[in-house]
Amino acid sequence: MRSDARPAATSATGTPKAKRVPRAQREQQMLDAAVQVFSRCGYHAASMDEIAEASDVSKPMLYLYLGSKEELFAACIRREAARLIEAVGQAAEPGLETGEQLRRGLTAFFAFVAEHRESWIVLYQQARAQGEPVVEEVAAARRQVVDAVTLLVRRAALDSVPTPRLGERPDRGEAAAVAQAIVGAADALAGWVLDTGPEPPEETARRLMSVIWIGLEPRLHGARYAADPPTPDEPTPDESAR
Amino acid sequence: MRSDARPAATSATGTPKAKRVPRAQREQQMLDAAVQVFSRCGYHAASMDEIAEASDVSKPMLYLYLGSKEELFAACIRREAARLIEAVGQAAEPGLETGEQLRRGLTAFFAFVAEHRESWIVLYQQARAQGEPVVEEVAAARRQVVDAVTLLVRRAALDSVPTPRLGERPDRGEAAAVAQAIVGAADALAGWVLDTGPEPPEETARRLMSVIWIGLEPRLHGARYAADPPTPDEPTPDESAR
Amino acid sequence: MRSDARPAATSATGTPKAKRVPRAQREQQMLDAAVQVFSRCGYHAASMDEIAEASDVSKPMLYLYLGSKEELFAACIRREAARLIEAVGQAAEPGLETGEQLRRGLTAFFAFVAEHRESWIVLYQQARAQGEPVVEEVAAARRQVVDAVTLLVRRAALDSVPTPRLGERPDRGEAAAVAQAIVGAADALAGWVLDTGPEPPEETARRLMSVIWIGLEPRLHGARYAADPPTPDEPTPDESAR
Amino acid sequence: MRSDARPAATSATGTPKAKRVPRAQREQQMLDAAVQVFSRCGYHAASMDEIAEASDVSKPMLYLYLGSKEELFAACIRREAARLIEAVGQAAEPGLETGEQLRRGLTAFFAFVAEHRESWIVLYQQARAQGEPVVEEVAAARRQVVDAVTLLVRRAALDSVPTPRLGERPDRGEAAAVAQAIVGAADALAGWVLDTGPEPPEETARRLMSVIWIGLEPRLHGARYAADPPTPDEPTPDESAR
DNA sequence: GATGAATGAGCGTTCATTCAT
DNA sequence: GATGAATGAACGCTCATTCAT
Repeated sequence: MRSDARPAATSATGTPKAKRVPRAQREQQMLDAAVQVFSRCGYHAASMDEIAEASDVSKPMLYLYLGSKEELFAACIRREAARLIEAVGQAAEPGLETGEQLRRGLTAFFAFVAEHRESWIVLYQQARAQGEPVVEEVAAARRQVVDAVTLLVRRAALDSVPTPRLGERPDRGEAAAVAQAIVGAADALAGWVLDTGPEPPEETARRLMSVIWIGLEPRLHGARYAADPPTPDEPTPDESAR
Repeated sequence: MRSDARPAATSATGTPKAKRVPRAQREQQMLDAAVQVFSRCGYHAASMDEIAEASDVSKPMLYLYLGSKEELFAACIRREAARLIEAVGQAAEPGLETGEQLRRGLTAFFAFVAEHRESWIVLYQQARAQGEPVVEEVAAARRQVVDAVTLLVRRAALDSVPTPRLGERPDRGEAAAVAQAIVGAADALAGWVLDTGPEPPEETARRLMSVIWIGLEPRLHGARYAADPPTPDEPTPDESAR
Repeated sequence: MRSDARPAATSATGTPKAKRVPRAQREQQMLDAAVQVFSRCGYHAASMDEIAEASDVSKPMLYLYLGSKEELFAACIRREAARLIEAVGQAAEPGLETGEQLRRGLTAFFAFVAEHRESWIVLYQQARAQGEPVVEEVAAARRQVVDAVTLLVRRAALDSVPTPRLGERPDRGEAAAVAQAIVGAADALAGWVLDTGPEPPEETARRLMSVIWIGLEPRLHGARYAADPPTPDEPTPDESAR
Repeated sequence: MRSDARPAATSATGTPKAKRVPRAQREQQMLDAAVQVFSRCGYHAASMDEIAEASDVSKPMLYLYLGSKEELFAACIRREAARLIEAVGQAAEPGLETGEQLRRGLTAFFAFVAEHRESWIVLYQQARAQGEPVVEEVAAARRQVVDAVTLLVRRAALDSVPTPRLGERPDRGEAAAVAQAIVGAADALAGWVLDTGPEPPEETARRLMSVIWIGLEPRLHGARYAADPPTPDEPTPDESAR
């Protein structure tokens, strides 16, 4: 149960009990362990004892370096959120065509989730059920992503998506709604893949793009979903499908 | 609400305290309070003391009727999930056209979330951060919804969406992915509306339909999102996969 | 070690494990034990576990009834200070002649200390080394005593002790100084008796009165201690001795 | 203070940090810091970390030189008690007249307290709330002072204060009681001056002498405080003893 | 049926103390 | 000689849970 087969990638010392490790490294060690435990048990059910043991350090070290359980959790959230955003941002090069940018971002996202299962679980499932200080941290990270997607959507739409009406909150426009839907769908698919077994991230990204992008483009040319066919003065969506 | 006809043998006390309430009603009272408290504090941070006080019953009653904190939480989840599914199922009458069925289901969903804010928060945010027994409960409810949507998608697609290949897990087909995306998008929009202020559920449903349904129908006639073929000067996605 | 021979004076139930005791009684039980432990170990060294065990209740009860370690300590201080002041105040009937009033007060004080050894130790030794909230409590009690003595001194002095000069702080007058000295001397004698073995409180009071009162009366007729005999215009104390 | 003559073999580092300080000096440094911290926080609340930091040495040094927290505290007590006794003893030159000797000792005492506020607080307030080993140290110092005062008192009394009866403990005689009262009164006045603002030590000493010495001298000629004889209409104290 | 009284168990946190360098 | 790194052991406090009335 203790310090299982982590292959000691960085410092290949053969010593079974790594002692006297410099601070920065120990901190990462602790964060690694904390993410593992938090993702498995959630914030409250995780005990500092367990995290300390998983980190292979004593509890006082944990407190000396990370301050408190809440700060430790926040540090996990911050690190993992930064990693996720970094990975996605890296992939979505600004020079690309809009759709391609989104597709690559999504691919990077699904790849990240597959590779960092625990990070994702902590961010998406555990961090949202906490008290204010932490939940705001993760909400901010999510907002950052949603805002980026909103920009993409708006850019893709050129001028065809109506500019927010005067006085309307900027986060309430149609583009924002679409971005929220996209991000939410991505979240759900990420969880779905985690549950049902792996598939190439490109495949998952394609699946999502097939739903949203094909649907997005017609809208950009004015298509709207109309509840009831009886309204004849609105063009049927079918017409604008390409 | 039901007047208890038992002769007031012991109720001759002048205390205005409502006593001798039938069990079923008491249970609902407790569940109501529990949902309130759980949604506000989360599972762990909520204390049985607080719930008992909010229920206006003593703690031993709570335990007598609901068994334990975990069972109480599960009961909350079960009741709220049932209510949600009931509401959505009610709205999506089987006789309707597929798209309309989905639209009405979504509308009912957004209406439910607006009206039962706490139920939704417990189901969507709190219940997912728990240990196995409870999380499975809510996962089952979600699966039920996703399956229904999957059926809709598949029906809408007629034959154009490829039937799951033989031996393929039924939850891995394209229709299932689309359903997951839809449900995830709906979740996200529900949270978005909760955060940014109310709007008519029909409007939110329309927003989502505009994204997914307009996109879905072309696919039903064979459209697929292809990353590169249209842009031959673009590198294959494989290269950028990480 | 547990629940030793406390003779169950109040409720002579023969049950060896007194259960289901009404709250008020339990609270006194806890305070009794806490005073014992605090007097033996001091505030910090005393552990709530130890106090709980000495009270013959579990720790949660301690917290439920008394709130926190600090509040518990404060409650001890308050109760014991009140008892002490009550005892002394009772003895020093206002109608008596001034000197007699003081003598009776001192007698009651020494009797109290002899009878409530622990209370006294907590008040005098332990409570003064704490952080602000508690130290102020005990300081206030002491001030109350000193003020009473100051009044006595001033009354005894009639007008012969100079009224505080204009603008002088009321607690800086000569009478206040004398009162402080008296109380300090009483404290010291109380400790001395505790250390060296009991003697009748009347005897200890007489000892102190012999020092201060005989000295006080000449002063009341103008005697002052002069450092150097060379000042011939001030009467030698000897003259005013009666 | 003693310059260490060892050749500066390793001290060739250009660091401005004061290194290679001789042991004796370092020790004083630590004691200084410790007294500061102990007087501010009390024994338990003071942490070795804080003391080490205030001493500008590392914690292992602290332990190497002073052994343990308790030993460190005891060392503080010892040093400060020695300083106090030295100061008082210096002032009370044996050649002087008895009263003058006492007056000068008291003056020195009040001067010391004013000048070494922290030392006094540690000795008088903090050290008394500890467990056995330390409390004995400070009790011994106090005993030394009391004994000196007892001698003074006895000397002043010539033969008029009855010599301890045969077999009586030497610390139980009337002279001892008087000495205790004097020291206790001095303690109280010291605290009083600390609380209410400074005044010349001579003034405080005069105040105390006015109370005790004027009263003492009549006693030396046989005066005793008698509770009732002078007032025949007053009940005997015995009756009111509780 | 209903509840005030009571607790076992465990968690977050800190501190005096000591290696290994 | 001097120190950053590390820990065993408690302590204050709380909570889900259950008697005894």
